[in-house]
This record gives sequence, structure tokens and C-alpha cells, in this order.
Amino acid sequence: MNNEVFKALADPTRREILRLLGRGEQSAGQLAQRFDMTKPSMSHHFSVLKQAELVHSRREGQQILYSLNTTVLEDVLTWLWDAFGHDTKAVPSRKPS
Amino acid sequence: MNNEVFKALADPTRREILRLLGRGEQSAGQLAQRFDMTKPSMSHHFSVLKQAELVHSRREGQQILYSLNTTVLEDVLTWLWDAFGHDTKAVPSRKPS
DNA sequence: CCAATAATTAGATGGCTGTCTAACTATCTT
DNA sequence: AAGATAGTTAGACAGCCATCTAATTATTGG
Repeated sequence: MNNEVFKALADPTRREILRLLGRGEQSAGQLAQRFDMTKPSMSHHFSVLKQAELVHSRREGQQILYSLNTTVLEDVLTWLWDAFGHDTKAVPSRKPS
Repeated sequence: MNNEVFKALADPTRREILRLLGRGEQSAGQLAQRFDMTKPSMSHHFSVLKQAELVHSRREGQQILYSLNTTVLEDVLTWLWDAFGHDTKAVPSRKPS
């Protein structure tokens, strides 16, 4: 697992972005609205999250839509689970059949 | 949840310390041995982990013994689980009956 | 008490990081 | 094509952070 993932999670603004994306795909502008920060600063945070592969992005017209990359989030969960001392193979499913 | 927890996790040395502590309580010296770094630097990392309440410490003679604080690790797990978009109340058990 | 061992604290330093303003690219509309 | 809107890139800067050396505290054993 890449160190960039944890560094990306170290900033509160970026964690809040991820939390907001948990509700579903959102545009850069929609997200930026929620923070008291210039758009370039927000853009920087998006860039860090993208570099860490915590989010995916696609363009739709003038807007750029961001969404969670749950795969990498799963990796983080697994790492933590292991650190825990549990002999994990995988993160368990929320809905066990 | 405190920002310091995530900042503490942002450093690879500190994550490795936590992983080692997953095997059980260890002294500062034992841990320091494993890293190519001066003891003061290691002491700094211990301090950060302690401040974030990710580890607990107790003195035994000349040595200081560190151990995991699983409670805070659980909080991190829960946060991630939520960011995921899962409607979690708690982190699930590893062995679902 | 003195020396040895274990670990921390103090202080300095180089590099990284979050933020800003200004300028730029891309897309849509008229 | 020109203007408006959405977003990024470039460059600067202050503050933070990981690391080091030197000095200090704490404990044990002679």
C-alpha cells in the first residue's frame, strides 16, 4: 500500500471531501462550495486525492465529477485491521448474506 | 475523532511501529532497534503516537513499554467504514458466527 | 555516590505542505 | 468569435515535520 494514501488522509479538508463523496458523485464546484477556501486550494486537494487513487474523476461538459474509489479505501481498512492484530484475509461484508 | 490520529498514521515509520506493536507490548529500545534512525527520532515518533492516543506506555525499570491502544484504532476503522458509504454503527466482527 | 544503561528533551535545519493570487485551459452559449 | 462559467496550473510563501547532535533525566548496580 502506498504512503500517499495515508498522507492524503492526514488532512481534514480531504477527509471531509471523501465523506461528502460517500453520498455519491459530485462536481468540483459542488464540493468547493462547502469549504471556506479558494478554488485553486480545493483543486489542489482533489489532485492529492486523485494521486493517491482515493477518488476517480471524469469530465462532463464544463464540470469535473469526482467519486470515491472504494478499492483503495478497502486497502486502508485492511491495513488497519491487520495492525489491530486480527488475522485478517479481507474486510468483512456489511451484509453477510 | 481527532486530526492528530490521522497525522500520526501519515508517517511510514509510525505505521510500522504500530504493526510491530500488533504482536504485543515492546520496549522503546526493542522497537528502535528495528529502524535505521537515532533514538531521539524514534522517541519523537513514540511521542506523536502517544499524543494521538494510538499507543499506551508504562515504565518498567529503566525501560518504557509501549502497547497498542486498540480503541482509537477502532475509531479510525469506523470512520473509514462510514466514508465508504456503508451505514455502519460499528465495525463488524471478523468471525460472523 | 559513580558509572552505565535506557530513554527523553532541547534546539537546529532542510524539506514538505496547505494556502493564496494571477494566469491559463476547456467548454458552452449566443 | 466573444463572453461566461468551471476548473486547473504556476509560482510564492509561511508554517509544519522528520531528522540530527548535544545535553538531560531516570533507573539500576557496584
